[in-house]
Formats: sequence, C-alpha cells, structure tokens
Amino acid sequence: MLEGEQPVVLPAEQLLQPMAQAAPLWIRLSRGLEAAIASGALPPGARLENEVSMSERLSLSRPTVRRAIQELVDKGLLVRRRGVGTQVVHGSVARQIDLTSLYDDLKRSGRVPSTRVLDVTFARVGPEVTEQLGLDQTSRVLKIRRVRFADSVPIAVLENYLPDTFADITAERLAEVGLYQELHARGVTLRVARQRIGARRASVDEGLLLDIGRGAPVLTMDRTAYDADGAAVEYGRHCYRPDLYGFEMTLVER
Amino acid sequence: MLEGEQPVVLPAEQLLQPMAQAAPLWIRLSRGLEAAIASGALPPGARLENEVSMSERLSLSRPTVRRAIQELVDKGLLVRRRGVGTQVVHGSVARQIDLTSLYDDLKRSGRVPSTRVLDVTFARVGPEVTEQLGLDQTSRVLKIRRVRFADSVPIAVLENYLPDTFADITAERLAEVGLYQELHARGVTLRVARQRIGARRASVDEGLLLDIGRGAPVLTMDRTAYDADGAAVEYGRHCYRPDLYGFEMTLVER
DNA sequence: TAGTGGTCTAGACCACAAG
DNA sequence: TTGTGGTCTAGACCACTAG
Repeated sequence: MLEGEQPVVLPAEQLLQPMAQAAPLWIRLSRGLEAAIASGALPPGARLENEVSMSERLSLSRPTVRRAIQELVDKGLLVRRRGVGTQVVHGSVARQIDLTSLYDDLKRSGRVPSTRVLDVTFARVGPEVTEQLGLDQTSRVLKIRRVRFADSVPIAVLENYLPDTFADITAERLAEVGLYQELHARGVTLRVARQRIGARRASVDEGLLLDIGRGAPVLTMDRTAYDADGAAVEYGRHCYRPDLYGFEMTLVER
Repeated sequence: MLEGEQPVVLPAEQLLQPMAQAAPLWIRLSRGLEAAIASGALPPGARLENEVSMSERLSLSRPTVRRAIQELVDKGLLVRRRGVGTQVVHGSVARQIDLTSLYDDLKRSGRVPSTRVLDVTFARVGPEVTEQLGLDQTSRVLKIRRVRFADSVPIAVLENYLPDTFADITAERLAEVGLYQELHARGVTLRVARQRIGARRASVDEGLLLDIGRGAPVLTMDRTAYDADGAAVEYGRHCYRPDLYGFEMTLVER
C-alpha cells in the first residue's frame, strides 16, 4: 500500500489562493499546492487527492489541474506514478537554478547582498567576448566588473559584457539594483541563457578581492543570455568563493 | 517584421517520424521537430508554422501540437512569443543536465569512457552519509570508489554510497556498465535527484589519481538520487578535473 | 477488478503584437 | 484589424498498479 494511506484533501480556499494579478487558474492552484507543501499541510510522503476528484471539487477541468500538478513535478516537489497516485517527495527541497541573478538569489536566501563596482568601461575587447555577443570583432562593448558581498563578506567577482545599446548604464545604478534588475527596468526580457559551471585557480587580484589566497580554487560560471529576439544581451564570466557559494539544483526524470 | 518572414513548413512525414515503440504523438512530433532543427531544415532564427495550421495539416489536435512545441521550448531550442510566433533560437545549443551518469554523458559526446574500480566495500560510514540515504547511523552501506577516464585520460574520482539492498554489486560489473545502468538493470528507476556543484582543493590521493598537483582545484558534485517511492537510492560525492570537464546547461525563463 | 495517471480530441474565448 | 500564442473546458479512451 502507498505510504500515506488516505489522500490529504485540503479546502478549495486554501488551494486556489487569490492572487494580485488575476493569474491563470493553473498557476493559482500550483502556488496553493506549493504553499501547502511548504507549510507542512502536505507533509513529505503525503498522498494527494486524485486528479478527477480534485478537478470536480475545485470546479476546474482536469487538464487545468494536471498542469498545476505537472508544474510541481517539474520542480521536484511531487512524484506521480500511473495506477498509484501523486505524492509529496521525501526529504528537503533545494531551489531550482533559474534565470535570475546572484543578487536575487542571495536576497531570497535571507542574506544581505551588496555590490562594489570596480570598473565600468566602454572599449574594444577580445574576440572570445564579441563572439559570444554575436558582434563584429571591432565593436566596442560595455565591460562591468563588480564584487558581490553577502552580509559584507565577498563571495564573487562578476565580469559582464554588454553590447553598446547599454553603454549608458552607470556604476551608481549597478551598486543599487543588480544588472538583471536594471535590464528588466529597461524593458529587456531574458528568455534563454546558456551557462557552463567549472573551476580554476584564482588570479592574483581575484584572490585579493575575495580574501582568499592566490591560486586558491574558485567556482566559475560563464553565461550568455539572450532576449526574446534571440539577440545576445549579456555575456558574463564570474567566479565564486567555493566555501561560501555553490549551485544547487533538483533533477527530475524526463 | 519577424526575421524569417515566411514560416518554414515541413512535410508531415518528416515531422511525425514513426518510432519503434509507438510513442505518444506529442513525443513523435517533438522528436521530428528536434531532428529538423539538428539537421538544419529548421535553421536558427527560422519561423515555425503556427499551431493551428500545423495541427490541421498533421491531423492532430492543437493541445497535442502545443505539448510537442512546449517540450522544445523547455529544452531551450524554441522561443515563443504571443502575437508573434515561434522561432528556432539563435546560436549553438548545449545539452541539458539530466538524470544520467557521467558514463552516458561521455559516450554521448563521442568520447570513449572507461572506469577503474578502486574499491568496493560494505561497511559502516559517517553520519553525513547515512543521513543522506535516510538510514540509521548504525547501518552498513556499500561504498564504491572509482576513477573515470575519457579517452584514457582520468577526468573524475567518483565516490558512491548505496543502501544494503545493493550489497551484491560487483566491481567487474561496475567496470563495464556504469552504476546507473546497473541500477536500471535491477529495475530501479531514479525519479528525482538533488545535487550541489562546488569546488575545492584536491586531496593528496585525488591529485595523484587525476594526475594533477596536490591542492589543485577540482570541480565537485554531490548528488542524492531517489526512486519513485521517494527512497534514497544513491549518494555520490564526485570530483572532476576542471580543465577537462564542466557542467553545461540551458536555462529558460519560466 | 477498481482506481490511478497518460494521452488525445474539438472546440471556445482571451491577450498581445504588428501592420 | 488580423494573426499569433495562452488559457480553459468537457468529455473520451487507454495503460499501468494494486489488491
């Protein structure tokens, strides 16, 4: 028999939370379920009510309910088995890597992020950068170099390159809001990004900035982000203090 | 106007490839589209036929076509915009991180993987391991230590811990097929995994095994994998030569 | 055999972007 | 205004699991 013998049935008001922006039904249900899991109303291993019953009870169609549930399966919060049912996964949950910046990442985890802008210049750069941005080798780009702190401890050195469209971004603005927020404020929506995570030795100045020895290991992440048109918006080469930061993710069988 | 002015319309036989196992329609269509993108029939930036037209032409319902397309959007191959259309993304594509082993990963990238099994023991281990596996501290577990080579060059030291159910796994078998294949052959299906990617200095023996200096940086990945019941099946602590291996992924706005 | 999720259909209406 | 994708419904049948 399945672990949670009886399915947990939560009231409709709890599952279908009203949302500010009149979000789609499947999102409202998904958020409601997620909140129920986070609050412990649906503890690890608990069995969910079946789809048909839930859709009738909430006056939703079954595809709508399925979509809400599938969202949480993709996030690694639920597990479904045909002929068996849907269960909350066991164990604690790590947040997914998504298309946000380290700045938002730190705030979300309750730490206080801050930034020191080292350098904002507009100049020619090497071909490895222009190639990533899909630009001509002679193009000038905006180069940004920053140190990110969490609770006043340096955790990352961030190097970003942007096409000349963004040449007017100021150091002051970057110190406040983070690059991705600034891009968003300018109406740029990031849709796809490709990234590679690796490791190497810290350079001399990285060692000083991160307050670790020269040649100490750093975690690296190189990312190219594209907007909805498929144009490259940003290329970043970052390195992190591995004792203070790592990339956590949940994988789900496809 | 949109880049590819006229949508690319491919014949139904090309899009709906017959598959061995009579796979679901949405998977067949998704694979067909994926193949068309890989082959260049749908080049980067190309505009796709709209959903309604495609569903009529292929005699499929619109939800089925949508699901196939959505699959490729999630993989980062397509971009959709309301009121505009669907396009193939620009730039080259990196494979998603999924729930497979390094062994499969290397084979897929055309390299020749091989394994040297250092150690297979059944013994008590520290609480950090038993906790990850959800076992009692006094439980004995199977500990496996291996070196993974790609084209005869060492690229990773793999340390895995499994509950006593798998105590009869042999070193010979591991040298041939990789741990995940062996688990699959035993009817164990991995459903969810949580992992953390980081970096640190190599230990003395890791440095020797990977043929890098002691204290050189290594990329690390710790992973706990669960089966469909939510039971922990495997806990792994791995380290990689960062000059030969990194984690690549595509992120898509949610 | 009963109950579950997986697939699929044939519509409908809406929100958004572009000309 | 037109065409696109986004959401939603109300069914149907099938495949798998457990008892």
